[in-house]
Amino acid sequence: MLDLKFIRENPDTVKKGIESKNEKNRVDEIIALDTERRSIITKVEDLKARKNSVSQEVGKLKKAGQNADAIIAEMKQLGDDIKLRDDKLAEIDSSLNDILMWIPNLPHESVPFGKSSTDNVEARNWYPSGYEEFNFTPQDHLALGTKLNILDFERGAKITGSGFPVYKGKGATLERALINYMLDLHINKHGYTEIFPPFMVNADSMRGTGQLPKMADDMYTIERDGLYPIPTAEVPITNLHRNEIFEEDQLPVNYVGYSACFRREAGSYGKDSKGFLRVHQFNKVEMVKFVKPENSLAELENLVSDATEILENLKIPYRVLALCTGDLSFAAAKCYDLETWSPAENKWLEASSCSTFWNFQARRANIRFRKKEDKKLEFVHTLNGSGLATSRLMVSILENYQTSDGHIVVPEVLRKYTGFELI
RNA sequence: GGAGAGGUGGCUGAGUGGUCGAAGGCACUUGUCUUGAAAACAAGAGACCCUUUACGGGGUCCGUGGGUUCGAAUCCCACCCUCUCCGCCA
Repeated sequence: MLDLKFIRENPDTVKKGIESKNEKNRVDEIIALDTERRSIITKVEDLKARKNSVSQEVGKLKKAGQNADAIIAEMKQLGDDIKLRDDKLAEIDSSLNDILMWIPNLPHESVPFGKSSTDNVEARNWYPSGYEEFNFTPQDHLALGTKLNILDFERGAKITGSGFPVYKGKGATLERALINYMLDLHINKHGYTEIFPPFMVNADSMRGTGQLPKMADDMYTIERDGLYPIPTAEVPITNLHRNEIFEEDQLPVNYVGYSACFRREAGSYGKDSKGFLRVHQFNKVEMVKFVKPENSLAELENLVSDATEILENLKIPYRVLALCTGDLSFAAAKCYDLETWSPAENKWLEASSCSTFWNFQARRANIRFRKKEDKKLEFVHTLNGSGLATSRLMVSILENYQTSDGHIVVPEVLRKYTGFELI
């Protein structure tokens, strides 16, 4: 959520920022409502001040045994007047809030301007030393997984629906190994605290991180209980501190957590939908940071480096993309995507997204910290990054580690978790 | 699912219609005292919003949302959450 005062004082900056994200700017509408709102507030608070002081007089008069009927009658009318104006105010507040909840975060000034994903900027890429292309035609992950009997998309579709993969045998073990390896690295080497969150959250949490209201169609819902299966562990973990206040020296707080992720992927059938490329349930290890504003950008770089270390240890080629304004998500101020190489698809696949949300989520979720120097409260900055999503990573592992006879060599760092070296 | 108890400021805890943003205690900040610290004493200290160049002024907030009243932390209604017991259960 953007600061209403900031919008009021910098309407042009806000308009420009919103439009660079290809979103409709409703700034003029906001300002009109805000102006009306403030004029009502001024008036109604005047009336309330009068009501408060006169009501106290009534108390005194009654105590003194005097008659207050005339004033009481007048106050009754004043009360009705206040109620009318308060109702109007509540109406305006609610429409104003509705609009504000739909206003995206502004891109940071360092974000490259662009219309769509084709305008993203490749910051760097990485290949393991001695990397060579296959001297045979590589099979894709779906063919490999099916033949080796480690993935079963068909039965997943039977028991649940399409896009709900089943991992089997060594495939299941490999998946588990990957998750454990990533968690252990972030916990033991990078100093994150592990969180194992609930996989369902309430609507307040979804609003706090910005999934609601805009992404409602992309989420599963459990209407009867008012709950939502999480699309990412970002939601429960960031909301852990909703409506809370940190002391300055507690920051930064770094969490890492595994969760299954549930996404409806509405309207995306047909494109990239083969195998793991687009699924409704997948596994992800997510890093979440709560930091002081001045450290936001540096911490974003840390997030990227913590995530890419996994890929380098797995020896998988990757590239880092700086997302352009037009490709930035609703809540993000700045974002890097990490893409891993798929030799069979012959393209890069998004395996991680590392973002700073500036104070956008912190405002929505009301997460603040008390500054040491002047004891004032200020919103924290929140960041998160996948470290990483296993589905896309699994594609890259299977395809990059395949042998000419259709087997999979287990990446070295995972072997102590799998207990086997070959699938 | 059934029965009961309860939700008050950073914590604890009083308050059952009027001057209560809310006693007392703990913790906190500042000052006095002290070589320093502790203790003691004194003072101060909440969040959000509106308004003001500023000093300041005003409003809202006692789980949430409604209602009654001139006036609600206090009365009424609905909901949410926590705890205890019973039932069921991975």
